[in-house]
Amino acid sequence: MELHEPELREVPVTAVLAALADDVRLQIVRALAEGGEYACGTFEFGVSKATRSHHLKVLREAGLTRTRVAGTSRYVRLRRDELDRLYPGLLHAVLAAPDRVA
Amino acid sequence: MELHEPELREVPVTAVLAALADDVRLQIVRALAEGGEYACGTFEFGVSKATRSHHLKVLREAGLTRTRVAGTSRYVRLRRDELDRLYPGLLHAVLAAPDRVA
DNA sequence: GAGCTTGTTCGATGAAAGTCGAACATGGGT
DNA sequence: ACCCATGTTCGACTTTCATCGAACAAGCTC
Repeated sequence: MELHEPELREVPVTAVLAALADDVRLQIVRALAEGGEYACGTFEFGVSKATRSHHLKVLREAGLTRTRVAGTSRYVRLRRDELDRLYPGLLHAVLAAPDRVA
Repeated sequence: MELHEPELREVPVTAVLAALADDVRLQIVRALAEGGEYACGTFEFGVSKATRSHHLKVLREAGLTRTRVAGTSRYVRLRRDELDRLYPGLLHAVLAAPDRVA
């Protein structure tokens, strides 16, 4: 299984922003920001596992997360250091943003 | 002419991010970040004026810009102070991000 | 007022994105 | 070996979005 995890420098800013511009993915990122690694199944945000898998792929290919394979599970974590280095302030600003339900 | 300019607090973060997650709009924001006010017609980024008008509307309704009407022209400016207050670091991070063409 | 300029709005169109169920792949566990 | 659990991939469907030309609105200038 090839896990495509791009260099952050090769990802257009707009792709990073687009990855964050979705409710489900933002919830995932918020959860990831809390701690270390989470199994994919951890994220139950009212979507099917197909959809969840899709969102995790988007995050991964936008350079936001890294995935470690262990058995049948995959463990996901935020690439926070790299993100902070390349986009200082961005992650903090997004995470600190108030939760708006609409 | 009613110009819909929402309170920044009422705009979901995802809407702000989505507004920034487009090449044309990001170019507009970068241009606006340079100086003060610009007439809409200033922005020639290879799109028709209908499309330009659309993007400016998206930015305005995401709370990113303010528009002043003067005759047949409209002058647009970034709501930088408000943005920095509500999302400290976000604008800087986005503007400082390297221009990636591919 | 006629004409020009500036900008918005109205369809229409084509592409991208979110969502799902079902099928598939893979690796335990018993 | 068989089953189960975890995820991914594959269509298919729907919604959203970027884009355009054309029509419209409003104001300036002569």
